[in-house]
Amino acid sequence: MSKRGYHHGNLKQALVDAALDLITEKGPTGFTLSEAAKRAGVTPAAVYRHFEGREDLIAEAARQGYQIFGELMQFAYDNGQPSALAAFTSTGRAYLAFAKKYPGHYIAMFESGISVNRTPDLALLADRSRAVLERAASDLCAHIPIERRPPATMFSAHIWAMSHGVVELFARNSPGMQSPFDPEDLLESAIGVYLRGLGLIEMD
Amino acid sequence: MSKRGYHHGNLKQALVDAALDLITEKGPTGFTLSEAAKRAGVTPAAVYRHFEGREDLIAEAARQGYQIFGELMQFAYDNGQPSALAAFTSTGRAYLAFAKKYPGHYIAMFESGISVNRTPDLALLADRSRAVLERAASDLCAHIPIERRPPATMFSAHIWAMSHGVVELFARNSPGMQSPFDPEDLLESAIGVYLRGLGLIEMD
DNA sequence: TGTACATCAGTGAACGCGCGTTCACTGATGTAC
DNA sequence: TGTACATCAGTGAACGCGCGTTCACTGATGTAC
Repeated sequence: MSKRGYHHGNLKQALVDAALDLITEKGPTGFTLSEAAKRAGVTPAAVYRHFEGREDLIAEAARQGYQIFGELMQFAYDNGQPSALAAFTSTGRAYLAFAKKYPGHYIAMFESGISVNRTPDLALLADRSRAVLERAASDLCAHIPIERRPPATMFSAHIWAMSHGVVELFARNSPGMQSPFDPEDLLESAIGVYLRGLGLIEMD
Repeated sequence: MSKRGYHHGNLKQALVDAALDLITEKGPTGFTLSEAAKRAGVTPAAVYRHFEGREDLIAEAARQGYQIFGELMQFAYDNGQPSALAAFTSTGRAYLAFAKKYPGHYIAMFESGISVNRTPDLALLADRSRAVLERAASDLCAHIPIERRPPATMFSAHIWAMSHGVVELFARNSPGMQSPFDPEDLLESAIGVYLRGLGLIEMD
């Protein structure tokens, strides 16, 4: 695959990977174009053959993140079908799993400050992944008597906020904020309580 | 108060305020010691009369944030007493209110990457504010039959995560992630559902 | 198969910039007598 | 009240650094004939 001569062979992806590693290690602040180039074994100037600049490189990392994220969410959703409940909880777990397995992507997506509307491509992918969770929420809503059924988008926003909060506060080694619970349990139990509150699972 | 001569009079606080403004405007990344000094009308070198350096200045901003935060939370808690439920929901609202009213402090506290264990002073204040929420949760727990009562720390962690998630995703003008709901409603309704799930308020 | 040439994907030197930090300094303030 | 002196809180020049970006270049690759 890698020719390893004067021509790199796959520099573009190598740069994205280096960027992801750097972001994972040092946060979005710590990432510099120059160091990403160095890690890929290349001069900083070479980056400009593949990206417009620093921002563009981060945006590509985020794009790939949304791609993977969307696929994982979709897979989890499909996997829980035909049970609306199983599909939903599976999707919730996928959220956390993604954040843990792809921290660089996660940070590029949610903490780097790049806007999801930077390119239509990015916006589309972001929307697609959000749609999966919304779909799962919507399916579940159908099981709630219509007179006290919440809007699916609100339901979905609640879960997204919950998941994001758990990731930020407890899944990353946040500034001294670790709790005695592990993130999976925390999210699982929170969602459990929430679903009970909607009358979607039994009060035991 | 401000003498406005060669001697500033209240430079230390002026620097903190400038830092907070900068952080609010440009995020923790955008903050530079030099620009904070400039805004305070002073040479960068003057900063070193009052702080050990850049990090130390951010830490002081965070410290003041935790101070205010703790007081607001405590006030909200007291205000809801003697009803455990009122105290709790009041505390939850105070969280969001703080994030909106003091965005610079909030960012310095939770997004700047400075550790809460940087100084004992900071750790104490952070712990104190966390204790308020935990106390509110604990009070409420007492109303739950013991056999299905969750640990108060977990309960509290759920609410903290929820609140933080709402702030990060929907209260700040996050990268294109705005929802059709406003943050207050979102948090209020989420907590409502959650409390129903715990059997703390009636299923209507 | 061999040669000429176009295109591609890198190099390396240079740039201007703002950063955090240091240093010797000096003007302003407070205090002792 | 006035003077001498210590201390405090700033200045301004300088530093070394790494950054993002540009540019003319060149080595490697692909293609036409």
